[in-house]
Amino acid sequence: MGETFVLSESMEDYLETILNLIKQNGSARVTDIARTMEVAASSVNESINRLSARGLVEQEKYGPIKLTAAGREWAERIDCTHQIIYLFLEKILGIDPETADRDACAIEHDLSQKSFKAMVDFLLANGHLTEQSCALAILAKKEEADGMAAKEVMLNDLAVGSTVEVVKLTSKGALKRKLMDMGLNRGAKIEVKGKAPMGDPIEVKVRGYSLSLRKKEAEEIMVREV
Amino acid sequence: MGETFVLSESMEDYLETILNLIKQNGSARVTDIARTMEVAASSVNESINRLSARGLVEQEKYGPIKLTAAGREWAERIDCTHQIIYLFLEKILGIDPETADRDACAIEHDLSQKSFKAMVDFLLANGHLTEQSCALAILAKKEEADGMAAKEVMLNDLAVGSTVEVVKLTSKGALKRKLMDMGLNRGAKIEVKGKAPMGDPIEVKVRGYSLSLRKKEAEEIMVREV
DNA sequence: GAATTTATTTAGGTAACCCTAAATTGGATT
DNA sequence: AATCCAATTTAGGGTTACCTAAATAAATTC
Repeated sequence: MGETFVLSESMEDYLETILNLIKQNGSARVTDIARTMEVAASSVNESINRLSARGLVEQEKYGPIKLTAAGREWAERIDCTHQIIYLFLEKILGIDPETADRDACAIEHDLSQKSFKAMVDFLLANGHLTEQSCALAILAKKEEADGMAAKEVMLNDLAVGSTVEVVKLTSKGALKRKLMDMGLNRGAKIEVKGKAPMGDPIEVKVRGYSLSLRKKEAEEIMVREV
Repeated sequence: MGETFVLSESMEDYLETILNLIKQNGSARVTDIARTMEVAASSVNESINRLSARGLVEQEKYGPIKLTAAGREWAERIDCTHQIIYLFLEKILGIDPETADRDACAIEHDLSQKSFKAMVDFLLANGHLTEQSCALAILAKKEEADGMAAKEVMLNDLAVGSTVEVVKLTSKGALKRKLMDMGLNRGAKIEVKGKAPMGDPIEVKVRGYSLSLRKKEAEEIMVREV
């Protein structure tokens, strides 16, 4: 296996961002990463090259960034640590969500395995984590459940009045960019307000805004009942 | 005056080491610092020059390093944070002393004031800190009092017309640098000139210059009324 | 007090991260 | 097919923070 022993905070942040983008949008492009992390695209490019040299990430020229198995594992570990710290701060110390998230972000790279486990135990003992297994397993289970719970359908297949949640955007390129810009990211709640006779266009409400989607666009949006 | 702004982790570590050496040996020399931090003497020299340029440290050529008032205050704040985290990890989470110290070292630079205070309260409530015996608690209280005097809020929460003072930048990396470059250092006076409908962007005046801040940026700036 | 050892500084590198500006490239539009 | 635009890469810089090696100053020892 890639005997990559240590990564800088920055590299870990990149991995984490990439993982989250893939989970949210199905892919992670240079520009997405740059926007999320608020750095220049050229900086992302450089960092991706470093991660790639370490075998944590793969990218064909001009293509999207993919995590290798090792990279994904690493990213998931960081993400899990993040979540546990977040929960600990919020549930045990009563810190507000925003601050808890910021602190989790800052600390996740440095916390020892021992302290991490102690936090998991503490959360378990106080009923804030309901499984007995380790936090990683809980998270894995949770994601599995998420995927199983409700069947995914295309937005244009819904009846008027449905309220759903975005699971994934299947489109690529400009269209996806456009949809993302409209706020149609993973987790966004959508209410179907109206449909024209042939199902084109579809009127929806997202985050308080009314949008009119072409059928072509709606087909690219995978959703599930909430 | 407190024309000291934000310091890198490394700089904070130097300050902390210097304070501890002075407490232990009565003085801090380049070599002592180099040994304690396990870096080359020339690296220490360089870092001392940077700290000196910031007015946190003083040194006559070939002489020992001394903390200025501002430097000592900063070092003591970090040290206090370190101790509280250490105690929290040891007493509450049951982490062994060595690991607790390592974690405290790593985390002390990043933990928010809120989480810090919550840890103090937690320790107090469980009898691991007594206000009279422990100087740490006093310091903690002092900071609490500071925080009470004028509540810290995010810049984007202010009404048009407010005049405030920067307390802290919560962002990291590029964004923080950008904000610093705009002159938004600790102590800088800011007047809120205008806000767009959704609070984005926000027009402010800093040191005579007009700036337009994105909401995202304004959220990273903690301020208090003056 | 001269020689030797130790401390400090200077000089010259390197690597990680970040930037802006200027090429490329690829997908969309026409 | 030619054009345009957005995304990506390359080129060229800058800062922080570390290093080794060599020069210089201070302290110690003989």
